Amino acid sequence: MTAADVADHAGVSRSAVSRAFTEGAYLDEDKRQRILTSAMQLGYHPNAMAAAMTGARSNLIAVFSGAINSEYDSEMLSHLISALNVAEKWPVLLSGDPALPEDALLSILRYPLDALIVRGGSVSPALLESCLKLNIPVIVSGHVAHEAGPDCVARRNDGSARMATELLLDRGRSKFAYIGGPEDWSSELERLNGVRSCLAGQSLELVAMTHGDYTFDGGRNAARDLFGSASEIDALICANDAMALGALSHLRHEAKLDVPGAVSVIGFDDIAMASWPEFNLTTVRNPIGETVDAILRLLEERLNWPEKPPEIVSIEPSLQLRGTH
Amino acid sequence: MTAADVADHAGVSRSAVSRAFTEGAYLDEDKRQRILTSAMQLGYHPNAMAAAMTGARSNLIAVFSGAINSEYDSEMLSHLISALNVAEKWPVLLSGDPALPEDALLSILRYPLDALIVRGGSVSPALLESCLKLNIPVIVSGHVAHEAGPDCVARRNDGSARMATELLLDRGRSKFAYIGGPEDWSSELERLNGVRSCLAGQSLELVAMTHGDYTFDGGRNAARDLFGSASEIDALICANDAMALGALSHLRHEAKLDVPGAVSVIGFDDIAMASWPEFNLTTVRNPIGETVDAILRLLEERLNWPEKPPEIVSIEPSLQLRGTH
DNA sequence: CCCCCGTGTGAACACGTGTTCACATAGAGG
DNA sequence: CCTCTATGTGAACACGTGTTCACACGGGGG
Repeated sequence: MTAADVADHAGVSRSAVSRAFTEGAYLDEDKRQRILTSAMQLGYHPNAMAAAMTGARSNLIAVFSGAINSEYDSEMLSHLISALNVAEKWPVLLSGDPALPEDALLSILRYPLDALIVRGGSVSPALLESCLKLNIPVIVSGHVAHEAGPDCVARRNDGSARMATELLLDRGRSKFAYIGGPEDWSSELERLNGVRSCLAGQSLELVAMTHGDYTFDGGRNAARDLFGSASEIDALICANDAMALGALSHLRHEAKLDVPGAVSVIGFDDIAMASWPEFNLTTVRNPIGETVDAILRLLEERLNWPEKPPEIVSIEPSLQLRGTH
Repeated sequence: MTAADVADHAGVSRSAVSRAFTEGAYLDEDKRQRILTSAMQLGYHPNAMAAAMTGARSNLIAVFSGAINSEYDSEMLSHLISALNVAEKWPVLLSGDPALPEDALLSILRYPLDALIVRGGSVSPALLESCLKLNIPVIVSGHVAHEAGPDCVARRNDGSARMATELLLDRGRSKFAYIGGPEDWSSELERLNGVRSCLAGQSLELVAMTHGDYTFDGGRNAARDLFGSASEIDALICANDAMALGALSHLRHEAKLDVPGAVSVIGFDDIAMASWPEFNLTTVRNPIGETVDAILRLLEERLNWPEKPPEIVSIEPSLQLRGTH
């Protein structure tokens, strides 16, 4: 079903059909109505890809979501998809599944993408370089890429960490332990530095730390390790809520420790489950709505003004006080 | 960066460049290598959309995911995306956000889609009809469309329900209550019928029932209603795990009822949280891996054999016995 | 020598669109 | 009447591919 078919059906030229779907084009109003009616009857939709070939935007946005195993990521992703759809942009999803060969992902560049949205710090350098070469705008979320180039949206990781640490210091805690994420992520480093510098202000140091994988089970296992060896801990900071919930589960059900009586626990993100009464987790909120709004604003601005200097948006965290601190 | 640029750079014709990327085309091996080297240097990728215009597959698959608010849906979605990516298919996501105007979604039909995967029973009839008109294959997951047409993958809802009911009957329960999902979904009807027919076999009836929205909070509120009025209930069946967890939370923390001592609770799906020690929920497993595998098999078969008669794949549920029955 | 076939190659085409270009029509102003 | 402008209109083009078509070359069999 092409514009030519509609033209035949409505008894006009193919150009007229194209103009009927183009806002602001010279076309007799009666004729336009007749064409739109014919198009409706025939179920005709202009082919977006044929249009994109002549230079129009494709409205396809690649979204590289990293591993979606974490609850926060999937909440975020779902909001991002909705927001893109509302703006009539169409997200093409690339999973961060490590089983995927690198060059499979590169083949997404065969499509006329308007932009690439990268979630998390795990951007493949090859993919990023290829995008740069092809002049595809890149927007990074959850990580500040210090190399010149992409627009970024990220919470203040060091500020968040300082907030959490200060809360527990004020509460009178002094034996701090930390469960981090994968070591090589830049966000991880920032958060750890935030905790350490804040403790250093009180002449304190971490008494124990380890790394998890951002999952519930990972947090529980990490807590087992930490509290098995160094049981004097009275404050536990976890790099995300899922691990904090896992740690909480270990402390209450396996180690039989009183939280928050004997140990304070705090996480990051404020996922839905943190507010469930079973957990009631104190956490540092990482607002999804603001983040998604910022991504869409940056996207729109970048598309309309390609030469705009790169912008870095900082998302302000806030404490969500509940029952574990 | 086009095939013509690569042709100039490598000193060959544009046809040769196209052939270099086409498996099984007549081309001198030396020449092919020279072309591929040039392409690599210039960062050239064949334009998938220009190819699709001449009749090749686009490898774009629209995925209509319904509301992604439920944990099961997001686990499922993440697996589906990975599987599609591994097969070098690119999912274009459409959110089921009710704020989205219907015709916005219709405009996805402007793209050359290979197929449409619909999750859940909430297919817009207009969208479905348009796909049919455009000859785009549709695969429905989690719901059997009884109108002739799409391939379907669905668990046996009635069988699942019977399994759950029988388990609690064997346990000696007789005062059954049920928390369902939105009333107008076909899967909901099947499950409810399964419960009722199984109870009828023992000359029993539901003593209470209500509807939730498939969320934790919805389940908790529903349980408040049910147990506020009819406290003789000793068996609670919830249409999905999220609601079962919410109900469990109410029973243990608010109503102070002993589960499973005084009341048995069972859910459907077996989401990750069901196995967390805080809940340890007995549930009917709805295997995600098998479902995704079936979707991909149906997709591949449908693409290679468009005239194949529609197929309906039933996913066999299984009991996951834990600590709430 | 002639014919045939397998291999290689470039020119040309089709795909479906949005836009530009040249041209037509008509009404207004001198 | 002539000129100029505003409004419509269809033909033609460009976009970047994969494939078909016609043709060229060379070697083996009769």
